[in-house]
Parts: sequence; structure tokens; C-alpha cells
Amino acid sequence: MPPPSPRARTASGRAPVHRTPVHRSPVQRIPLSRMAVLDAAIALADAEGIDAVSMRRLAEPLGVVPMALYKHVADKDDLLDGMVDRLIGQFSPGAEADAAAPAIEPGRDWAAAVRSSVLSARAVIQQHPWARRVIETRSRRTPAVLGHMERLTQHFLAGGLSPDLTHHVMHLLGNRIWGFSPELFNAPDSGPAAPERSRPTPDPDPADYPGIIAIATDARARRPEALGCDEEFEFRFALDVLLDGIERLRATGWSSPTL
Amino acid sequence: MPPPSPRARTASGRAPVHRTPVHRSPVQRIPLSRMAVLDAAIALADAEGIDAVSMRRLAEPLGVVPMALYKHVADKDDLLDGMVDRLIGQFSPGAEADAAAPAIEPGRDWAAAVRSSVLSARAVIQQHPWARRVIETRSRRTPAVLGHMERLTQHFLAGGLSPDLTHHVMHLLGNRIWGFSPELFNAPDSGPAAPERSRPTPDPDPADYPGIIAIATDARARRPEALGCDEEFEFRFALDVLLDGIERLRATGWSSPTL
DNA sequence: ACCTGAACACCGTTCAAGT
DNA sequence: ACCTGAACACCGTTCAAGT
Repeated sequence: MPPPSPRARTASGRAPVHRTPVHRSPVQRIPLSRMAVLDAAIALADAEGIDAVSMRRLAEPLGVVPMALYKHVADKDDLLDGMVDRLIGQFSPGAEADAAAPAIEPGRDWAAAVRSSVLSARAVIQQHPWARRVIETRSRRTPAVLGHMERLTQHFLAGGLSPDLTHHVMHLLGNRIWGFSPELFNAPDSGPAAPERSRPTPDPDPADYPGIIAIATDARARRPEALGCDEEFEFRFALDVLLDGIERLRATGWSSPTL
Repeated sequence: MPPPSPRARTASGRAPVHRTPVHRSPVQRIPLSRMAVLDAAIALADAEGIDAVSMRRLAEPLGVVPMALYKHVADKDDLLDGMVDRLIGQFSPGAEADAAAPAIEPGRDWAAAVRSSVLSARAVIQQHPWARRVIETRSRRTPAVLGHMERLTQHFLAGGLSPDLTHHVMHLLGNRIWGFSPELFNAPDSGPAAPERSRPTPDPDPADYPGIIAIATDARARRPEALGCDEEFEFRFALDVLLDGIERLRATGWSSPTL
């Protein structure tokens, strides 16, 4: 199949997709399973972006009619939940992401354990550009999702944080527990197939935003080779500020105000 | 129009909507404008959830054919950007959200100025349940968006933070600058019209998640009347932890590591 | 047990035509 | 200048039928 080159836009506003249907015979096709469907969906999202993941488009490479997928996933929400669960399954379950690192005893250094858990999540999530947006729009607490939250919760409790404080610091971390930053904005676009939409709106006048210009200029002076922000640095910077703040609350015996 | 009562689901998986088309004559209709379209879209999203905001559904109450909207918004993305911009326009521009509050001099108390700006954003955003999800999926830096970022940036710079540190703390605040928390999960569903989808998946076994149960039990004991988490408390708690952390970085003269 | 065909009720958007 | 009609290329999903 040719690469998804820039496609001319049609009346539909979507790219006209000319796909040659794959007519694999049922004999040579390994029977469909939930895992096969989820892995195909992940591969499709990796290759063409999450918008390409429709039940119809997903059925094609599996050599099957769209409706056949409904035997293996309940609906599209279940498909997306399953995709996320597959990624969570790849997280390093404990703090042993790096075998060379010293063994961490959560009770002795809860912050290192939390840090390691979150960074192991990040290592997986970063490989799938669509994952951030999908996670942000999920609402189901699957066992995989609860499992990751449980591990982090245990690190805090074992480190001597009260259940009260643990509760609030989980909210404080928020979706950073999945290894991505709650960005001011999304990346310019999601997925490799996203075309460059040139908008008619004129660029804003830099003179109106001296503060933003000042920090952008400073950042460019520090990293002349970089085109954008260093997401990896920003994530670790933020995570460490949060962990430092949490340690301070723990050390001073913070508890929530009584009503 | 009757309230959007629970609607039976059809083969489409979407609610079968029986809407009586409004045939307002062009004479009695005030001419369409961008503002009228945006305000109608906001009203529709408030009343029926963001999923109800389609070009076709939006055209109806305006007494117009869907294609007429394209004279006033470039496309659906532009519609969503415009809706967000309308909300940002309602933010209190400075720190003077409360007229009774003492005048804040940014140079003297940058943290109070930032806090006030963010909470004034929150006051607006909280009134529109759809706003969080829409903001999270936007990528265009409109003048309104840049304006809010510029005001916060100016508070930091005026408070004596370096451009370097200001840059990183903006990332640290992340989408909390819009007044919502980067939630672990979304609310169960967006929009008032969302039907209760009962999933076939069995509930997870509480015994598998002792840590989560411990913090949930503790939270319920503290607020017996509450059904969920106190989002307002969590937001302010997190904001204050962040502002404290930032003040500590400022006071110790933090600067980013040189390469 | 698993897959297929046809249909339903929607989408966003372009184009050419109307007033 | 502004709005309309018809069409195109898609969606997710149910149901009854096939193998």
C-alpha cells in the first residue's frame, strides 16, 4: 500500500481515500480475537492517527466486514478503552524500570517509587502520539486503569502519607500519572496523516504579546537548535516540583481542613 | 420544545431525534452574524451537551439551512475556537474579580495576581461543562487565548521571575490556567443529555484495590454528604501547592541547567 | 459460533444555483 | 451579499440472515 501522501481534499472535507479492499480468504486468516482487533487498532492509530480508527477502516486490514468487529468489542468506546488497557499493560509494574537502579523500598523513598512508576508510564505513552488524547476522553475505570492508580496510591501510603493527603496528591498529579503533561494546547495536530490546514486568519501581532515573546526569545537563546519546547524537560521539571511540594506537605503533617 | 427526555436508542446508536423544523420567515429573523452563531452554539452546548453541536443541529434554532453557517464560521474547528474565545472574553481581565478586594500590585504579590486570574477563568469555565473538553482539543492560538497567557506571563515577570523560570512554570500550570484540573478521568459523561450506558463489564473487585478503597473510605468519612470528590477544593489545593512551589523556585533563584 | 448484507440515522463540507 | 438544494464521502450501530 502506498504511503498516505498528501491527499487532495474533496467535497466531504475529508481526504478521498482509495483503498484496495483486501479479500483474504477465511482459510488463510487467523480467526479474529479481541487482542487481534485491539492490536490492529493500535497499529492503525500509530500509522495514520486516531481519526483513521473507525470501525470500517479497522475492519479492512483484518480482512473482515465492519460488523464482524462487534463480536470482539462491545462498541467504539470499548475499543478505545481496550487500546488504552493494552498500553497500560506494558507499564513496568513496579519501580524496576531500570535494572541497574538500586532496589527501591517504597517506605523509605516513596518519591523515587512514584517518579519511577510515572516515568515508566511515560516511556510507553510517548510511543503512541494518539494515546494522550484518547486517555483524556476516557471515563471508564478498567482494571488496568485502577491497577496503575492503586500502585501509585500504595507508594504514597507506604511512604507515610495519610489517606487524606494521598487522596489530594493524586488529584494534584492528575493526568500526569499517565506520563504526559496537561498541555496548554495540543500539539499542532494529531497523527502523521494530518494535513497542514492553512487558515485565513492573520497571524497575531507580536507587539501585543511582549511577555510571551520575551520567554520565547529566552528559550530559543538557550536551545538554538530546538524548534519547540523540550517536552521531556518540562515533564520532569513539573514532576519534581510536584514531588517536592508533596514531600513538604507530608513532612509538615498536612491534613485537610475540617468542616 | 419538550425536554430531552431519555430517548430510545435505534439502529444508529444515536438517539432518534424528532425535531419540528422551525420555519421562521427571513423577515422576522434578525440577520445571522458570527456572534449570533457562536452564542447559539454555546446555548446549544449548555442545554444538550457538546455532542449536540453539529452544523445541522445548530442551524435549526437559527431558522436557517446548515450551509448558511459557513458564511459566518470557516468550518467546525473555527466554530469551536469561536465558542472558547467567547468564554475567554468573559474572564476578568486583571486581578480585580472582586471589587472589594484590595488592589493588587503584580510586582508586590505576583502569586495573588496569578491566583486571581486563574480563579476568574475558572468562574467562567465552570458554568459551561463542555468547555473543558473543547479547550483540551483546541490547538489554535487565537488572540483571546494568547491574551490570557500574556496576562499570566506578565504577572510572573512583574513578580521578578526570570523569563526562563516563567516559561517553565507556565508549562507547570499547564491547562490549569483555564481554571480546570487535569483530571485523572473525565466526569462520567459530558452534557445533560448523556444517557446512562450500562456496560456488561462486571464491577472490579474492591479487594484488588485496598489503597484506593482506603482513600475513598477516608474521603467519605470526612464529607458524608458528598457523592464525589470536591472539585473546587482539589483545584484550589493544587493551585496553592503549585504557587508555593513556584515561589520557592523564585526565592532560590532557580535557573534551567545549561547544556 | 462467527461473519455478512442491507439499512438507518446521522456527520462535515463543496459546488452551483437562487434571491 | 447572503442563503438554499443537492450531492459526496464518510460515520456507528441494529437486525435478520447466512455458513
